Parts: sequence; structure tokens; C-alpha cells
Amino acid sequence: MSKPPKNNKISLAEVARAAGVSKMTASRVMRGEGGYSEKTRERVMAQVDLLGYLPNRLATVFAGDTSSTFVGVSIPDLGNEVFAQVLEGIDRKLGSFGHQTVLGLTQHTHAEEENWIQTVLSWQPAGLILTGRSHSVRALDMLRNSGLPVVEIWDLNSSPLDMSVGINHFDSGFDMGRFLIGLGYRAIGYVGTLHDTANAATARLDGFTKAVADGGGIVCKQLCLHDTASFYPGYYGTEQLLAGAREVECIFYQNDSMAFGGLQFCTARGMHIPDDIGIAGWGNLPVASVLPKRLTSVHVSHLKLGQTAAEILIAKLSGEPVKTCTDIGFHLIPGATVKSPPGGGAGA
Amino acid sequence: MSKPPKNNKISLAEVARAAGVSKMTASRVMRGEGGYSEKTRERVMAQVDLLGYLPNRLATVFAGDTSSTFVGVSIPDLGNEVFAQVLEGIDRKLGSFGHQTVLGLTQHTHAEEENWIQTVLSWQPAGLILTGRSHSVRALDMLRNSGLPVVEIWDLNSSPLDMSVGINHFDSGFDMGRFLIGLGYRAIGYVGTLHDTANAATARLDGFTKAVADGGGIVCKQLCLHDTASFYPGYYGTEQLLAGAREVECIFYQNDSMAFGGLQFCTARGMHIPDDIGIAGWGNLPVASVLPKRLTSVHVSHLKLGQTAAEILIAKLSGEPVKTCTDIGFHLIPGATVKSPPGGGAGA
DNA sequence: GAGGCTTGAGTTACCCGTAACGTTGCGCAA
DNA sequence: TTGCGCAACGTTACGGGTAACTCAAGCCTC
Repeated sequence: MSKPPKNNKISLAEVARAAGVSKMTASRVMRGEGGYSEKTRERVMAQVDLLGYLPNRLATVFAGDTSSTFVGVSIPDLGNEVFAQVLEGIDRKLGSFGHQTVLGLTQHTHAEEENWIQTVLSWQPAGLILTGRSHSVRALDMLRNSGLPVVEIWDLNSSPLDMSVGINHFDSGFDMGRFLIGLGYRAIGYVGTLHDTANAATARLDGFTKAVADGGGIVCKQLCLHDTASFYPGYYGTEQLLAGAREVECIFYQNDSMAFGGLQFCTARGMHIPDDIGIAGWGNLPVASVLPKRLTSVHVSHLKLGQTAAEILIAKLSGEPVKTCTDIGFHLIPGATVKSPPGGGAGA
Repeated sequence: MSKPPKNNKISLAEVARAAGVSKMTASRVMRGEGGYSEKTRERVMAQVDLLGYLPNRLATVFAGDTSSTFVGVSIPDLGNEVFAQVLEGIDRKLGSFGHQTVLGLTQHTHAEEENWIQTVLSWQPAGLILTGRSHSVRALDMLRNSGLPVVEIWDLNSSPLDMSVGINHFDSGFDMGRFLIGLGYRAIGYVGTLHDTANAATARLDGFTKAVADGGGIVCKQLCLHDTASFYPGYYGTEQLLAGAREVECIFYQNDSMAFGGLQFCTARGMHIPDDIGIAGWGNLPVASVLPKRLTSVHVSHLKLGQTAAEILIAKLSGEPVKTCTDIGFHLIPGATVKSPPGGGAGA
């Protein structure tokens, strides 16, 4: 009864005692930074193996008054394949540099993000990677107060809190708009969702709208209040759009998943793609290749985006100078779900 | 020069001093477990807001000699949509119970997993969730030594290390085999990949092979050495399979992504589905709905799998009794990419 | 008004490593 | 022999928070 069983963890002191050396000597051996004889090293390591000692990193961070090797990574949701790839890129790169990812799924809400930021900061992370550029006031306060490096990813279109990696969504929307106008489309639809933090999609839509307007066309928008920008919202969003605006010749979707839904709806209604209606997505999902026709889309290397974000954070942590904004770039995939360029495909 | 600037973090002691109380009183207020007056509480909280104090959870864990609220979660890769969903289920559930996910992508290798386990354990997590049932000897040693609760997910087909959540992959393969035999197929192909830890897929294949053999059919296997079980391996695997065994009437794939690849290959070769050849996948990806015909597949609720794993871990941590093995179940999606049952579709 | 109980708040020890510094003992040169 | 330098190792003092204990003041009771 004298003491609660504690945990059965082996401490450095126990290893040291078993090896007949002081804690400090054992510590030096564990860190391998010299200051001990070969004989001592062997004695200590023998006990480490014997007792199954695992260092307690909490204590290390605590003692050194340094930050941990944690990196907090916030992602809206993993249902979106795109973010899953970003996360994969981040974690792989962080891992290869001895960092650990502490994950946070924010569900696109400020409240979740703020909550998570507070928790993560209390674990003394080395830095943070956040998706999106929009954060609550309190979140911004905490981030600034922490003095930690922060990389905002995905949406480049802003003056970042600290560092930023992503693409210019406005431009990508603009390019798609100009492309469709160039093909001769004028009455163009857009189907997307409404999210608190879906600023990137909003920026794309803005760019798109501008390009179409510049080209003398008009954009007919259909924004559904739905939790995720996925297949079914695309399907039903298309239904609603076409119910209200039959003359639409082509539809641009917030992402490929929604475009799939729209494609499914149009096909089910007996429409032919691209003869009766054009379809364009965004994101260029690998799975798009399953379609009989290549989906018109915008390609972004999500894996690279994640890797770059991690690299920049690591560089910053090493004290290297880093760029504030890093543009990953994108390129438009013409595809076959919109009509061919005027002047004929065969003409040289 | 006397002292390195340290970090500018506000400690509890500073809050206490500013509020004119002792560290201990401030601690009690922070934890809200009573033992102080309302006036004191207000004084302390006022300083917390003023100074922007954030508790240091490392110190809490350290002091209490308890475990942290971290849960280590290992996932093979996020390129596979299925695992992304599992992770989403886990993190959401853990988060709602005040736990944090420390992610590890193992790339299907023991070496990566072992490495990651060692690191994660050094952070004193509350428990672990690991994908798969196969681990290196040293990993098993460390896990047992830690005494922490461990949930192995995905593959139920084993005596777990501690707890296990998943489905019986053998059975799911068997059911698919019996189903295809029932449709009259006899010469059946299988296309999959070879991974160190892809035991689940192997179990499915075993079950499948048994059912087909029981029904008097034969399975013609094509296992490609490839990093991920995705679209292109499915495409080229199909090409190789059909090059070697033209008489194959139907192909079962390791997962839907590979089935998509196969579908694409067959369609490109002018074959008609299911008249010329049958196609069956596994996993029932949401995106499958984009196909003009419903893909024959096996449905597993990945999100639920993740949630359940997290729930079981949390229950265990609360000291509640938990089941050692939890079967999530699956069901076969007949789909339209295989031929209709003998006796005609219209028959009752 | 003395004694006992409750409440509020301070003290001390400790968790597990590490930094900084102190000590020991040996080899070698003067 | 003495002195010095250096390698090898021990001691002490943290770091931020918490548990357990102590102490003081206020209130009530008879």
C-alpha cells in the first residue's frame, strides 16, 4: 500500500544502477556523444537490452526545455482523396526527418480547428502545418503567441501567417474558364458546395467566373449546402442546376468526385458527353482514368504539395532561410469530356 | 550571455505569481477540482487570459507518471482510399474522447513499423492501433513490454496480440468464390499484388481459391510485384493474366481500384462486360458508382471499422471489459459486371 | 470563549532526463 | 616527485506540474 504500482517502465536510473554507473553516464551512453569508456558502454547497453529500456522522450523534452519532434498537421477530412494524398506526402517526409505527425481532422470548421490547435500546442510541438488560410481569431492568437513555425497549405492566395505552400486557386479557375470559353462554350454551369473554410474552391469559382465573363459568357452557379464535396452532391447538384437552367452547355465542378456524380446524372438522363453537354472537374484524381473518356480537369501534385510543406517546415526548424510563399503549380488536362477545339481536331 | 533566451512560454508559476497565489492553487484552479474560493479562481483565470497561458501537457504527464492522451495509429498507406477512411473513423472517434492521433505510415513494411513503434512508445502513449496482424519480433517485444493496450485492425483472422477489430478476409474471399461459381463461372482469374504484410489479401485469395475448388472450378492467379494495389497494376495484371490464360471467364481483383484497371483494359480491348468477361472487385469504393454498371464487389464499412477500433481502445482504457475480437462484417454486392444468375433475372 | 471542523492556501517531494559543473585518477613532462 | 592536462565519471540543480501533507483562519457549537 505504500506506493501505487506506478507504471512498470524502466527508467534510466534503473539501468544505471543495474550497470553500476551513474544516471549521467548512462545518459551519455544512450546519446552516444562520448565521455565514457568502451567497457562502460558495453555494461550499460547490456542492461538496456536486458531490461528492455526505452527512453522517455517526454522527459527529454522536458529536461532540455526544447520543443518536441511533434508536428501538428490539420486536414479538413480524409474522405477527399486529395487531402489523403497531401497527408501522405507530409507524413512520409516528416517521418524521414525524425518527426511525428499529430493529426487533426477539422471537418472544415473553425471550432474544431481551434480546439485542436489548443490541444496540440499543449504538447509542445516543433511546428504546425494547417490546411487553409482561414482561422478563428483565438486560433491566430494562440499561434502567434506560441512563436512556432506554421505552414499553411493548399491555398496560396493570401499573405500567410508564417509560411505558405499551395497553388493559386483563382488562377486555376481562371485558366479553366478561359479554356472552356476558347472551346466556344458560353452558357456555363458550376456545381460546388458551401463550406466555412472552402475558400480555395471559392477562389477557383471567382477566377472561373472572371474568365468566363471576360470571354462574353455567363456562369450559372449551383452551390449545395452539403457536408462533403463528393459524388452525390455532384449528382443532385447537377439535377438542380439543369432543372433551373436547361441551356447550360458545359459544367465545371468543384472537384473530380462531384464531376463524376454529374457525369453519372447526365449519362443516366441519356445525354451524351461531350456532344450534349461538357463536363470538367478539378483535382485530376487517379481513379478518373477508369472513365471511358479522359475527364477534363486540373492537375495538382498533392503528394508533392505535402512533401514540400514538410520540407519547408523542417528547413525553418533548422534555421535555414525559407521562402514565405511556395507555388506548387498546376496544369490543365484538356480531356475528352468537353468538345474539341474549334478548327477541328485533325487540322494542324 | 548568462542564459539562453529559453522559450517565451508562460508557466503556471508565472500565472500564480501574477495572481498572487501559490503554484499549487493555480494548478487546482486550472484543473477545476475545487479547493479554492471563487475570488481566487477569478484572479487566476484573469491572469491566464492576460498572459495567454497554455498548460504544458508534457509536464502534466511527466508529473503524474500517467500515460498521455496520445494514441499511435499505424496505417500502411493513404493512397489506398480504404485506409484513409479507416483513419478518418479512428481519428474522429479518438478526438471526440480527448485523444490525439500520432500517425505512422508503414508502407507495408516491418522495418518502418518497428521503427515507428519504438518512437511512438517513447512518447508514452495511452495505446496503439496497428493495421495488420504481422509484426517484427522486436516490435512484438516492445509492445508486450510496454504493457499498453493494442488494437490490431483490418484482419481478424488470428489470435490477436491484445484486441482485434476487422473482418474475416478468408470468408469474404470464399463468399465471392461461391457466388461466382453459382453464376456458372469455372475458369476464374485473380489479379492482385504481393506485399510483405498484405496478409488480408492473401487470406481472401485463399478463401476464394477454396470456394472455387469446392465448386469444381479453377483459379488462375496473377500476382504482380508492385508497390500499391491500384489502377495500373490492375490494368497490366489483367493484360498478363489474359495473355497466359485466354479461357478465363471472370476475374476477381484484390480491390476495386485494381478492378477498375482491369475493366479499363478489357474495355479498351473491345471486350464487353459482362458478356465477354466478368469483373469483380473488393472494397466497394464510393467512386465505383461512376461506372455505368454497378461493380460486383464486397462491401466493408471502413469508417465504422476505424470508429469501432477507437471505441474499443477507449473502453479498454476506461477499464471496461472488452471483446478480444470484433467482427465488423461485410456483404457481397452482386453488381452488374458479372453475368446474371442462371434461371434468368426475371425468375422469382 | 474554548475546542473542533471546514475551507483556503502554502510547502515539500517527486516524476526522468539533461546541462553545468565538480571530482577522481591516470599518463606524461619537467 | 611534483605539476598539469585530460578522459571518465559523479553530483547537483533544474524544468512544469501534481499528490500529499501542513498550516492558518473562519465558522459553528455548547
